[in-house]
Amino acid sequence: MEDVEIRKAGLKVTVPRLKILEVLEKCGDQHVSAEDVYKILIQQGEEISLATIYRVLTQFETAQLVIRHNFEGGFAVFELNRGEHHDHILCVVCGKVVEFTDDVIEQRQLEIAKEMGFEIEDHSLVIYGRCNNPECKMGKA
Amino acid sequence: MEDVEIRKAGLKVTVPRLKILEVLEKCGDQHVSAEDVYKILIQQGEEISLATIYRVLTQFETAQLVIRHNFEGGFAVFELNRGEHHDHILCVVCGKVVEFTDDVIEQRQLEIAKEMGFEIEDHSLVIYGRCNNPECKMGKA
DNA sequence: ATGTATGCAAAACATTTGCACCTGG
DNA sequence: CCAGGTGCAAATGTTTTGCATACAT
Repeated sequence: MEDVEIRKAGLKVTVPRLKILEVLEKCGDQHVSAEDVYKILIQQGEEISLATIYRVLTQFETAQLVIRHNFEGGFAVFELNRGEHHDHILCVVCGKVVEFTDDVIEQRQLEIAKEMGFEIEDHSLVIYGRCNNPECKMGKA
Repeated sequence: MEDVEIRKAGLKVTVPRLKILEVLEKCGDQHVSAEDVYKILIQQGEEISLATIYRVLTQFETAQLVIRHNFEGGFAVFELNRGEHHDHILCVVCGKVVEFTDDVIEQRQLEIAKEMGFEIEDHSLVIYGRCNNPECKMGKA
């Protein structure tokens, strides 16, 4: 079923690519790093190299199949591109990520860009905070 | 004059720290990487090591003297913290950065966080686009 | 068959750290 | 004088790459 997505991207349908897509699908909203994908697959007994994961994720990004985020932390995380754009709010304590979109904000961004003489290509809004998990509400930074 | 800022941060006033602050001040709105600061100082004939720049920038960040951004590109950039929060709109072609704030957006973020059960600590909004420089308007991605 | 993909190991970056020496207060 | 700061070089962590082998079409 996901063979189509890969072929549409002009890539050969291979086991590593299918497995990586599977992991991303299973992870849903959760954002995973290349290392995460690697660990998950190794744990499942798959044979794959980290280099392949990086290569494939980059190809998927180019094909708009996945989105790469550079949140804080010095490493990139990926999520499946499910079509509609969304922003993120994430918990600085437990790392939980929630997606959202807001028409008011989207609209204002267009206006601001126009005022500044910019033509928007993309944007990234990340809100950092503490989620309502009791531990996170009070825990250390 | 900037001695005060450094002392307030509980740090000794040293030549490297003063020079780094100077560079950040001179750069104004422009965001610089650790490497940028290093190159600028070396070019000015200063003797300083990259390690010191990383150490000092991190200390300045802790002291809220500078702000660290993780835009796309795998490396961090820094800017002087001039007190008032602001967001960024940056040109994907020439790299120009313009700062802005928008009350409507700020307000909506608070509401969204509340809806999601989050207590906001910080947020980062970056709009990527092409600025009104003719080359950027049409140039390649 | 043949152009791509993959694995491995090495390289390339950005950033951090251990340690001996230097310096500001 | 002495805690703290700095330079250097080596270590780290993430991501990329060269090359020989393996695979999809």
